[in-house]
Amino acid sequence: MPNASSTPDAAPASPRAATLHDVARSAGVSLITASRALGNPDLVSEKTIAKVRQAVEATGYIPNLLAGGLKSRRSMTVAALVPAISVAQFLPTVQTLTETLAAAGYQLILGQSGYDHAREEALVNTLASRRPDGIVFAGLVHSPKAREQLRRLGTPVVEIWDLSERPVDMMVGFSHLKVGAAVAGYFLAKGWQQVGIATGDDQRASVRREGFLSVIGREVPTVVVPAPSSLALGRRALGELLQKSPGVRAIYCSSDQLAQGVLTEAAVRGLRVPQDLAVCGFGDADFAAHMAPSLTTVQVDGPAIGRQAAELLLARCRGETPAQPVIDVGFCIVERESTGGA
Amino acid sequence: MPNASSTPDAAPASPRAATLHDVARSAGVSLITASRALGNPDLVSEKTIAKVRQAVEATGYIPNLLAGGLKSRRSMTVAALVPAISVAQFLPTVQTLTETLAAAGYQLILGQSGYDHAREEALVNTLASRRPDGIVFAGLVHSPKAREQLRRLGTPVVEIWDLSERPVDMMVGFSHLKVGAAVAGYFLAKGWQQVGIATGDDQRASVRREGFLSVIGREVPTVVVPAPSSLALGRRALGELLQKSPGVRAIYCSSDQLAQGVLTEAAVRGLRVPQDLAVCGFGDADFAAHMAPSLTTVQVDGPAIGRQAAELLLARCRGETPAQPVIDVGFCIVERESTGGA
DNA sequence: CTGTTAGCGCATTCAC
DNA sequence: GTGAATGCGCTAACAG
Repeated sequence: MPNASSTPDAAPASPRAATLHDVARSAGVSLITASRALGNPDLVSEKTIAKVRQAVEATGYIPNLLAGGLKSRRSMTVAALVPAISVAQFLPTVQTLTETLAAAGYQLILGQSGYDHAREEALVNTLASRRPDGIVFAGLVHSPKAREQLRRLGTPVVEIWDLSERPVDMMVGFSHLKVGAAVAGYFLAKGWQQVGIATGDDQRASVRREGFLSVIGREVPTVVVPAPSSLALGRRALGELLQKSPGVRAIYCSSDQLAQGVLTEAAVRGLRVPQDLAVCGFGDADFAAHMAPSLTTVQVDGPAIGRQAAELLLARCRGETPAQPVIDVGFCIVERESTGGA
Repeated sequence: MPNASSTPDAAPASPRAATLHDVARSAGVSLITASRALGNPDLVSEKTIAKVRQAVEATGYIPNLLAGGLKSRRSMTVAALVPAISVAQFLPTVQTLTETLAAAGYQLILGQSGYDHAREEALVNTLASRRPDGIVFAGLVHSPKAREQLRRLGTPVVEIWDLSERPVDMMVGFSHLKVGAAVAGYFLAKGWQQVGIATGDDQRASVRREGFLSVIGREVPTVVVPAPSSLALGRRALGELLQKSPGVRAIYCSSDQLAQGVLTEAAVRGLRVPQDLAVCGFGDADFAAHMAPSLTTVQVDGPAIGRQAAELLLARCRGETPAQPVIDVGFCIVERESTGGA
């Protein structure tokens, strides 16, 4: 053991972090020249830049973006609000969002909104106090007061993973109503009349259910489970659905996690998929294509949503006005073994 | 359609956001009194507070934490670095971390480190430029230069999900070496000699493998798959493992996702679990307990890691010196059906 | 190409 | 209890 665990090796510890002032002095130039050498190199001679670079090394200078942002009014941050970080659904989107923004020098501030509309207002305030250059909202902003606040801020806002007639500002998503309708149409085309639904109790899942019902044309046996949905809840849901409707032939699940649970429970009960029971999920999670049987599901391009949301924001930050402030990324049904596909 | 999609309803749009100055004027008090009424109400009379509160409402004032932090040297942010947001492993930890910090008024800034040690340095710089009040690092900081930089910053740092003899500052984690050893011991106790490993190619998984080997006392057939691991990779891994070692009796997987794939592939091949093949995962993901057969796995208390990391940081921010800067949260093997458990 | 001057919005000294 | 001055670290205007 080369070192006691509580005593880190030599740590000179900064009495005070170096400022741009220190760099300028060390380089023998003025403060603003140092600033430009780092931020606007085009305006400074090669030689000066080299001197400043050296001074940065020597002093161990790390810029203070808080101070810079105060004057320039650009914090170089974007705030993102998701219902909960552990909702797997949004992960690829958040990942791509983070990467695309990072490539442009922007950092993500993460907030959890819960599924509680009442908290939206407080959250908007909390985030706004960081003066982000953009705000990404997973889902629609429902609270009228929050919507009003967001507009007053003048900060670019992108609502994602949904569409509506009244965006706060910009939008990248798809129609959940159409998703439900499409799945119902797909079931009917297969000739399955005895259909059922296993759904999480969140807003968007409910809209998908509505779309489903609108095509079926009547109520259908439904089991609602609390968010976040999971394999365990899917197993329970199938059990309850079979009680309500023993002859159910095809089930639409509001997430692939639920669908995975339904398939698991079906296997345990000796139901053959798709001969006895067909199942369709939502989200095309990474496991969907590789389960046995593989899972038919609604595929949404999560990374594309993240990338396009980032690009809309970045365009706005550059002062541009995007031609298309509302983008429908669409969706498609990927047919696999759980509904008799390849 | 009550409103064209590109024309949001009435938006007065702020010419400039209200500042504390505006609030003070509107309330008929001085700037500093307004500041205190909001931040240190104890120092101000009830009546004044009421006036200021009203002025805040009237002006729509939202504090600018960037400006406040510049002077007070507290940004009220914590930076968190994870290899990738989509690594399910860290999600419960990040979630709890976010919540615990939010409850104390701190916001999380999220960064992705990738699995690339070379990038650590650049990342530390990027983060440090936001002047966070604390930094959470998923995994150990390996690059010596990054370690040195972190120390110089003087910012509290917590390395999580691992333990070592030489923390940069504080630590909350467990021994991956011991995890591997424990699983190997468990397999041997069951009498399984023909063992194999399916592992992701990340640092911590490799250490667990080392621990496993140290107890087994010899090399064992191993399949390494690229991170991030998934069900699909688990299926492939079992195929390859069966080629290398047709008689393999028990497999240790570096994640539950991989294990799920191994179980799927085993079912497809008609292998009975646990009679023909036993499987142990790592992480106790939410699905592990509910699969059929249920998955034996190594359970780690992810939320506890997040909570304790947050508390260490918050204590430091209050100026306290935690008695225990290195916390071992331990782990345990949860025996389920995939190894013959209940 | 470089420098001087003035703040960004707030909180920390001090005074009263 | 309240207030006036001062500056956190940096950058946007203008000048030279």
